Amino acid sequence: MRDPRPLAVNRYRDRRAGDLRTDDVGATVRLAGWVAAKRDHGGLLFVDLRDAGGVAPGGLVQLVAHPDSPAFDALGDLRLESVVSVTGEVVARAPETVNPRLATGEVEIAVGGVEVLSTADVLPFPVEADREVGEEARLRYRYLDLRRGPVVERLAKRARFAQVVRTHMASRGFLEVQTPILTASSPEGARDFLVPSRLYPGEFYALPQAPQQFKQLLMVGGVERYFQIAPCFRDEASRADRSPGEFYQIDLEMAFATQDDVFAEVEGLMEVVVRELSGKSTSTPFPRLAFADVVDRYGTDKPDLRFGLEIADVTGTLGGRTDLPFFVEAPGRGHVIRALRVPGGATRSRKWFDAIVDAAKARGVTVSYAQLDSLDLAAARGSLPRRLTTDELGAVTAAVEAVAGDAVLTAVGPRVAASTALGEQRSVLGRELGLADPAALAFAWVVDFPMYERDEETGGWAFSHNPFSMPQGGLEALETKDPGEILAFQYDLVCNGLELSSGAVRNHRPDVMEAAFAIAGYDAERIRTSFPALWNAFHYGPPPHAGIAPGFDRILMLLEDQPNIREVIAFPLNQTARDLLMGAPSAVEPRQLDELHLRVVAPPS
RNA sequence: GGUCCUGUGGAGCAGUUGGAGUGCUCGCCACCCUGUCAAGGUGGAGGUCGCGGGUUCAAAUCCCGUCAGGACCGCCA
Repeated sequence: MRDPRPLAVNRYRDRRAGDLRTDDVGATVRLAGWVAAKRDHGGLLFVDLRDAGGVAPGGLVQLVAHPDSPAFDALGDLRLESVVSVTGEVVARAPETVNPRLATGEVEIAVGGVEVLSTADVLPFPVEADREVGEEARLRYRYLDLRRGPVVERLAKRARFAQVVRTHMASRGFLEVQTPILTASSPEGARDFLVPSRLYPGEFYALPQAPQQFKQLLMVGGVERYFQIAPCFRDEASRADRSPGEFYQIDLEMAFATQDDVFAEVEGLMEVVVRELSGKSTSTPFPRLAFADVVDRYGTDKPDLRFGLEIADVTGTLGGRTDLPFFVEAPGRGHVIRALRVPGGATRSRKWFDAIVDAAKARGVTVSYAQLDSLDLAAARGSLPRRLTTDELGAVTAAVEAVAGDAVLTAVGPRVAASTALGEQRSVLGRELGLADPAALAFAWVVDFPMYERDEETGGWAFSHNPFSMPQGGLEALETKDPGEILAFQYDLVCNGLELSSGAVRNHRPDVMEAAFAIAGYDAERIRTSFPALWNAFHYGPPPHAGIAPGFDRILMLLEDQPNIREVIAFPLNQTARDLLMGAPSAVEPRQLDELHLRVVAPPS
């Protein structure tokens, strides 16, 4: 397959290295590229020439130089990754010297002339795709890492992804709007990146954490369907699936839309994306799971649904039925008893179970375990058989469908904590035992998030997620229900244990907003000063609207099976938010600080 | 803010119970080599075992601190 991209024919080259085939034999060609490998036989020199088509496999051609060629010494003296332009004749290789692993393997270039365009120092690491290199070196020399190929292939996928999104969203009538990068700081949510104003001493712009308010203002403005592959900036700590600093979301918002309308749009988009960009499969509609159920059954709000191994509730089975106060009192204290099967767990070590017990204890959950070497429950080992009768142990093993050779974990504690303790083990077991089908994409909607949760510090009610979400039941629910019972029209899209997206039906009514914020301890004046644009706009006929913002980088990570988000970003910051390549962040000239009316106060050492 | 893992010539690693800077693959330099394709052969250079302190007759190895990289908790409305 020849490279379809246009090629500028000029003094550097008239063909691409990877395009040459047997029907080019006899042609005189000029090629330009990097010295990817050199094999010097003394009386014969081979050079693999790689050009920009060569970051994808097959973009190499072998040059051969004989001692009588003026190129022999010039090429022989070059270090790997130097850049040359060569002229030569395309010649057919003898049958026994054909290289079937190379697309150009049936030909080679008998080099006549060479022009050295630039030279390379000794490389900090080998520029070869399948050689292990530490990530720190890769990021510090990202340009060399790019030459190795795989990252550029992922960037190509990223570009196609963006194109598929734009084409699809446009076809669905969404208007792509670019919202400001320099905007106002917002007191809620993540930490802002601030940009000092030179013209207004002491005042700051902020980089947007998301275009949340702008897209809602677009709805008020009559743009009924908006989308944008939007840069978002948050000054928060990173994770493997979360870039520090900046990332992109496929931000979208729809007027006169319900939760179901948003789901249908996103399912349609994801279907196209999966079909166009991955060899994986998925089916729509995605299952919808209530937040409370998901936490109970999987011990997390972003479950990997590619495998079962659900957490069972045995509160009714054990609570009050044994002599041990530990289990008797659990339901009375509002605690639950959960159980998880550990496939093959009979052979795990005491140490393995102890680590789980200790970790759970730290969050106020008591974990016990039973190892079932056989079907004889009386012979089961561990802390659980000591606390239960054989019948009770049988009820627990039946609830999780454990078989001989398995182990069972139970967790006693507050509802979310007990489930989470087992949910972490469920994830670990899924990974360790390879329970998840690597070719599957198990999308699901998690719905019915609680609107409020207790603030651990103040003891008051706080928004558990997005304060702009519409509470289910509207004003009446806010006025009559216990805040802890109120659900929001708030939803997450999850897939294979990753949270891909968060969205909501927005609260577009000032009266409902006022009531919703009042529960969290904010008065109308506070809303007006914190979100003046939205508050004002909502007094001039806002349409009901709903939206969502799937994470662009994170979806790409999923499609590309990458364990780390930096692998799908051209120039990522590292875990500690440093740019090892550019050296950012960095100190600036005193003159710049003066202009910005800033003075740096050194932190206490 | 916290927990854990890692740090050994340029790259990737190994280094046992504390016993000489020991080893492997690649790269680098020199030489040999006319059919290799991660060429091969011979020889050579290259190290403050991240850094500082401690324990010990003796530390890459054990302890404390610190720096750097990574995973996680908190955090991310």
